[in-house]
Amino acid sequence: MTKAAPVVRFAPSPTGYLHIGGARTALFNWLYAQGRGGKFLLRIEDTDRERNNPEAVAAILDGLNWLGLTWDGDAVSQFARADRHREVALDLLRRGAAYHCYSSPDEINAAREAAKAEGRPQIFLSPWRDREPADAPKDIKPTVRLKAPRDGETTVSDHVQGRVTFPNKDLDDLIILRSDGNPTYNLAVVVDDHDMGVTHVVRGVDHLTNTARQTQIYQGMGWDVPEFAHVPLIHGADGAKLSKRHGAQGVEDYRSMGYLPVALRNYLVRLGWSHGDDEIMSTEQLIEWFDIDDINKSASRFDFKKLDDLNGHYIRQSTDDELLARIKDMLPHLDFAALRALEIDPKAPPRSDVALAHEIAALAPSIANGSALAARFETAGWDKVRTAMPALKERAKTLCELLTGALFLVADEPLKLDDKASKLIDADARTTLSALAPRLAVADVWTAEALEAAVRAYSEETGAKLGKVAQPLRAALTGRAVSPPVFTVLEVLGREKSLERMKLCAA
RNA sequence: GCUCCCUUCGUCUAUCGGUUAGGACGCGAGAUUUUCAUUCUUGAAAGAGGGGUUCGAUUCCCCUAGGGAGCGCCA
Repeated sequence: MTKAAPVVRFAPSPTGYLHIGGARTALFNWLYAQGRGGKFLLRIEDTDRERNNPEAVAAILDGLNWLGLTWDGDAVSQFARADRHREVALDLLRRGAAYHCYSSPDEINAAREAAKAEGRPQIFLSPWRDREPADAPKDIKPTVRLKAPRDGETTVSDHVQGRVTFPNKDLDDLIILRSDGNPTYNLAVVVDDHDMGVTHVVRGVDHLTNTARQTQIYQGMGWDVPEFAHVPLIHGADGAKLSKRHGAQGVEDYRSMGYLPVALRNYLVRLGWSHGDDEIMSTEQLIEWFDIDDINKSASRFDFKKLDDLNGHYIRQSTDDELLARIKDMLPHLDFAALRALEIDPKAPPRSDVALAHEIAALAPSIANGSALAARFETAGWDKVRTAMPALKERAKTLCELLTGALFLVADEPLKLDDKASKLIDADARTTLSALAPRLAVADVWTAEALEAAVRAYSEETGAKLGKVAQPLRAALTGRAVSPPVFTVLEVLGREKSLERMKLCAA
């Protein structure tokens, strides 16, 4: 007998960006569904109307699409289903599984404060749970509370956490309908998951206690409880919960920094899950191997160095055309002035998009944003970037580093040399450049091979070490002491620009 | 404070009670090299502490310590 295909869902609230932790949760859900021929649904938890706005929702859909996590059907708006949620609340009331509560927020807060002061659990026991409806004040709009069991315990059977048991006395009667008649999150989630036919709820552990309470709603309605998998949280490098202080929180930040979706997926899936010693896994392998039963319980720290390594690997694996397409795709998202203005914690890892922005300020200050940079490359010729790509991609961890490496192609002249490059251009170097320029100028063909032969011939004739010739040349051509191989630089820069930059430095 | 969860190299992790505790990132050394990188070789690096159970515990149980999450008419 085969198990029915699972239905999972990702249910973010519209915060304005797809949180990196949420992205991993979505990835786990997606992989689980993909591996079992199931469905991956998307629901936007937008019942809080103050927070709800279309752009915030769009940002999340955008992030998921970029990561390649496609969902089945249309995204469901939780808010749009409020009538159905109210209907269930009323049903619960009729069944005697819920009751009207006339306690005011002030009363509730006071009771909580008192409990805190006395060191008791901060739960609120409504006095209206057992009172006659006839006693109800006419002038107060009540909330509807779930009549949760007071005795015994509620157990959550979880694929990650195991069996977790909560004493019912520690779970208060949660409000399912606000006094304004609107449903609350916990009710909405249960009703939606039930109505959408969700079989497996895979979400962050921060929802574990909610699950206990939600279980009571399922029980109140006589509905089947779905399977659960509460995945551990992702922390920053310092072990604290990921926050703004850590820098990048949303997946769009990772896109901006030049990470590849495939690399980010490979990195994220290894946080809390593994398959033996495997590190680099194809999407097909992940789909085949992933299982919620293999997820670990402990939280993990985000490590940019490892992400960088994976991204570098996938960049090297990518074809030159793919990388070109990725670059063109990401450029419109970059605003260099904004990146330069970004305040980043000195302890946070450096961002390659910010580094690129600063490099641009040094080499081509007239370029303001990604579109302007794209236009420059367009003028210089994307084919040149393509030609340089094999050399570029083997020394880049991110697409931004790829761009930084290609920047010499569009730098403003005269080139501003950085400190290390300046030091390379001493009197000897000037002599070398003046002597070398005419010999390159007469090269039959302007290719890396021909130019290398010419430079090697020069160094042999003069007895100068190749490095003594190549380094000043590199500095003159790129303004930097490190770059792709100089002969490649010469080739893609072209005869005219190369000779001009050599001349400017030799002078 | 109350409830629940976690704890193997710096980090991510492997280990179905018996291993020289493995891999990856990072770090160190070396080789290749026009710089940087790539690639290859190689080194250092871990079972939080204390009790049990057992012939034998990283693995099972308890306690302590440390960390995390939750405790809204937010989601």
